[in-house]
Amino acid sequence: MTQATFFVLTALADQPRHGYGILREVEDLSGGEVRLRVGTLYGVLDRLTADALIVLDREEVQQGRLRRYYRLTDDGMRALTAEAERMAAGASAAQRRIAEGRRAPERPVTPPATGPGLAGGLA
Amino acid sequence: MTQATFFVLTALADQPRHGYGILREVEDLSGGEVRLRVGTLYGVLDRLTADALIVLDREEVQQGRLRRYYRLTDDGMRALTAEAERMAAGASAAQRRIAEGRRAPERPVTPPATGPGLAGGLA
DNA sequence: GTTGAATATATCGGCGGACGATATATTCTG
DNA sequence: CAGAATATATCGTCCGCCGATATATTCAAC
Repeated sequence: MTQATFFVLTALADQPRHGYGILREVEDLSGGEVRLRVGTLYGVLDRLTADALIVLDREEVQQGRLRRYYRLTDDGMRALTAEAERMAAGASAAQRRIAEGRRAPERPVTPPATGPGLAGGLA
Repeated sequence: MTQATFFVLTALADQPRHGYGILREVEDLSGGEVRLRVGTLYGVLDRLTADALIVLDREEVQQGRLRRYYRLTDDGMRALTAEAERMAAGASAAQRRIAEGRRAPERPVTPPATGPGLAGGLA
């Protein structure tokens, strides 16, 4: 799942929203870091609809402007949940490894075999 | 940053590895879920090298087979750290919103205006 | 009263990145 | 001797993101 797709699903996770509302919501919940372009948005919306992860909830005409509201399906909610878990797992895996890498020169507790050959290196 | 790029950086976070080793390491640390194709790998490696997030650490000939080891640069470490933070933030934002959406019908503590219209629910 | 920003939709072409296929070479196992 | 595993590399295709562009309405400014 791409970043754009993930953020669109996230924006729809709590309530149905219309396209432009998703744009602002994504910008908001990412702390202003992620700004979806309209071209990206409607592509994502079409693909998610085709995959049945979202559906058209309703259409409203607010002050002469059409608002097309989309809503997560059960599949969409499941997909988002799974993706969030995968991301969390990936993030902590990375953070763990970063910590391990930094610790390397300390030679903590368990030497692999018995130290002597290591001097030669790549040999 | 793409998924493939993120996992390559993560695989290199604790120690230098060669291409094929990265392939197995990524599969390993993702619990078998992510399998990089060689076409993807070398593309990523070239791009990361061009961006100076990794460098060629050394070349070894092990049993007649060339091994080309790559290593994270300081920039690469910073980029990975930042990306991991962004992913963790994104994941918890999604999980928070999922919880909010699910909690909606419970009407917890603070009603927005005064509750009467809510009975309609999702209608 | 017209101009410009915000709101709201939609399409299209370019470009970059992931992937599948393919190729080469060595070592190990059967 | 054949096939799997190890290890490198390239190429074409397809898909997704982005920038540009278009249309239409409302509201604030001048």
